[in-house]
Amino acid sequence: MRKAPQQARSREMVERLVTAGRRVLVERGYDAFSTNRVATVAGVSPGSLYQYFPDKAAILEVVIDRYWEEVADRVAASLADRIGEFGPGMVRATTDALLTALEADRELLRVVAEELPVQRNRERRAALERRVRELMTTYLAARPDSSHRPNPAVASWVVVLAIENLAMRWVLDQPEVVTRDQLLDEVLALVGGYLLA
Amino acid sequence: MRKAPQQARSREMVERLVTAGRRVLVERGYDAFSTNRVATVAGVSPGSLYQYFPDKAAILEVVIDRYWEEVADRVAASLADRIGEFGPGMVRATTDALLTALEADRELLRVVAEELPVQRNRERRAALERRVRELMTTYLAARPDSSHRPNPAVASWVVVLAIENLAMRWVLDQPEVVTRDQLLDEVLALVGGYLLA
DNA sequence: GTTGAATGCGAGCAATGACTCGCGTCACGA
DNA sequence: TCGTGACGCGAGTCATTGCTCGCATTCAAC
Repeated sequence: MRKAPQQARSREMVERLVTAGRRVLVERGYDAFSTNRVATVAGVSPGSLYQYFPDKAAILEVVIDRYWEEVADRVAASLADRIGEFGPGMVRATTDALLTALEADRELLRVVAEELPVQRNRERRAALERRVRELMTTYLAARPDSSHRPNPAVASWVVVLAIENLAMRWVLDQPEVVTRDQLLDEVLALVGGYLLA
Repeated sequence: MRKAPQQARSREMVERLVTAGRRVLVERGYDAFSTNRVATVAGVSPGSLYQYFPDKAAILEVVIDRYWEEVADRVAASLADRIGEFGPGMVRATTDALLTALEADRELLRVVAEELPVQRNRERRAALERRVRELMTTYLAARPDSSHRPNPAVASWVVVLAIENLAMRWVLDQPEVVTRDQLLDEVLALVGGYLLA
């Protein structure tokens, strides 16, 4: 941010800009995401945009950050609800929460995950992954039979990446062969069999 | 292709252009991939480029297609070597082949997988996935105990997507916690436990 | 050697888009 | 009421880039 909006009027404008950015991204795609267009859609002049955002990437970043924060919050909320209650139920609930979060705005997910250069998401997605991974690692390490083969750190890395991709592709591709419930069952079978190996 | 190069001279030029495209992509990134720059690096004029490629996307497509074809060929070769010999050994060998293929040009993989809009890869990657998935489905369906829970079609979908992401992220992120051999072991444990559940 | 097609060149067009700047307007404290 | 700084505007600048076109050069068949 180039400078912080002070009056209510300008704060509202920044809001309108971010919302417009999201809209442009969803409705017109990443290629059409130009500062001029975002400003126009927001009903604001290009010059005003640059009073609060240093460059084009800055608005995009805010839009993306907000999206992943939304997703992360939903997953975190589900995780927080079941603190202590680890085990299969938790895996299922977390995956379910992730699915729900991704389904909430499939259009934006499509743009963010498939049209945008992944690099732009890196940071945020990595943060989400790390969060879940660390939680899982500590749980695994605290298990009674923790000396077992799947090293906790490695196991969480594997499980988180596997589930992440399955959830994302399922939401984006909507494969006919597998229903939502089925997906949850399969995920459970996959990680269940693995962690107890 | 706008028209097919007939003389050796022009065929060579097309080659130089594609190679230059790959170089620009790797060394300067996707943002710098402009027709003029590709032509310059190839030591060719922009006009000549447009004699054989209808537009910018066309060269990019050739570069990307060649890359994924390379990967697919390596995986397919490994698969062909072990036809009939299904089971854990095959999973390990295939994953190994995929890893090797992805490691062969990590720089290009980074650009192709992280800088490029995923959409551009869709087709080719989907083709590779489908190929492996179908092979696996037929194997699973032919198993003696094929009436078991993991439905063949679903199971291959799950396994292929999980392995794909693990392999790709491992090559790109090179996580310290997990070595190459370890990765192979984990993948085996993951799908082994799942398929026999 | 001549000729016509294939090839290659590169200046330049047209469009786009990120970003600026000078000017007018508005809100708020004095 | 008035002055000052925050706010907002939008025409315009500058650089880039995808792509074309008219001309020069080379190749191969006769």
